[in-house]
Amino acid sequence: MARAGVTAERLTRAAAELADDVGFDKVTVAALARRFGVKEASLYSHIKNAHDLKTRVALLALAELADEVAAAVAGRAGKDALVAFAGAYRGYAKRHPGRYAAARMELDLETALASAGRRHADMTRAILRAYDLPEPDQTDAVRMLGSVFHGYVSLETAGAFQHHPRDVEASWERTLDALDSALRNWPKP
Amino acid sequence: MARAGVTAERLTRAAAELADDVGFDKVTVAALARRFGVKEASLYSHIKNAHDLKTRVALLALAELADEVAAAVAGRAGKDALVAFAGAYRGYAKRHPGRYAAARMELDLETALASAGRRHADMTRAILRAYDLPEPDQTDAVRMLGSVFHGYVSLETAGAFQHHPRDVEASWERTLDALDSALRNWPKP
DNA sequence: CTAATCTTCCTAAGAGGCTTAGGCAAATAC
DNA sequence: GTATTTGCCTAAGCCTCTTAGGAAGATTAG
Repeated sequence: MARAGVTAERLTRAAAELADDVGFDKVTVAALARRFGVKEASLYSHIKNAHDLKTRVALLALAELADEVAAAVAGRAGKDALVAFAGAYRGYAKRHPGRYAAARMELDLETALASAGRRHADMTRAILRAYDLPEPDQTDAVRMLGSVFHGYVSLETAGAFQHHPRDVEASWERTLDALDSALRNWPKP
Repeated sequence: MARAGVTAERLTRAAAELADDVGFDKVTVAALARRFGVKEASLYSHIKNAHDLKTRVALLALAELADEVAAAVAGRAGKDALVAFAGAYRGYAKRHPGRYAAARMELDLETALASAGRRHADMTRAILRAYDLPEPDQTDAVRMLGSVFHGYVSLETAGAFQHHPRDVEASWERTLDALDSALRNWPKP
């Protein structure tokens, strides 16, 4: 029988596209097999199981997101860097909702450590350099920024901001202004 | 055959408990039927389908969460109210991770409007009263607060803060300090 | 009280999804 | 050119969701 040229990489990329098309939760071994024109069982030569497949998509998304954010913040500092980071983050999530959902998947500790998750934290720290926060305040600020970015994007994606006419883009900009202000006036304990 | 006394309410409550026990994504018609000692098909007299069941859990969680938050902020204002709100919100999410995941489920517009989602936005607005923000800044602040609360709880639940020794509770308190500061010094456009 | 009418639960059955076992053929190694 | 590895297949089992149709308990009307 002629071979279809399936590889783990191609499966992962196709799964990522599928996720963006129809939602991460609808990424299924069966759907992927159909897309490649092979039987479901054949995929198990390349991936361990369905969870493994999803994890691969998550790692792909984390790496892509880290790349885009890194490119966006390069050569910027302070509020400039903050805005660039936030814009790249939110832009990726909007362009790739399925991949973004994958990136937010719960990874086991080992996988998470080996992933680009570390790069994300490092880049957030880099942004904070200009605000000159000592530890542990810097870590607290990293957590706060991550929370706002992820929270805003999640709520926006879930449609939580649709019930009010205020422009979502404008709220986002003002939120970044407020974050910048909070970082410049970081409270003493 | 003796009747098991299944009702939509009892199913919903049991599903909520199941969600907290084993995760919202593992709430399944089959598991619920087992818990009630009836056949799966029997549940379809009470719920429309699996999605309907999950929606009911989401609405239950939203209502419970709104109740707890309302009780916590009653009689408080300013930073006091902010801390109480945030504490109630995060406390509920930690005590009821499955219900909380349900509350974050994507609801169709109609369901969302009929749900306690509105109460949440209203209470957030109530907290902001003491900070005296004009519109549309108030809406922007509502969105920012919602993002931080949801984002922090989501990342914490997903284990994203486990890779650093800094106490998660302490970061949370400092984040609230920073939010209070951001609200008091809300930037002019 | 009885009969008609829900309502709840059942059996049966089909559609998908996930996964393993075992086999044949294509590609690669020696 | 043979031997081994790799990629894909068939077959089969398990789980979940859902619908259809039927029987027995519960409720209501007369």
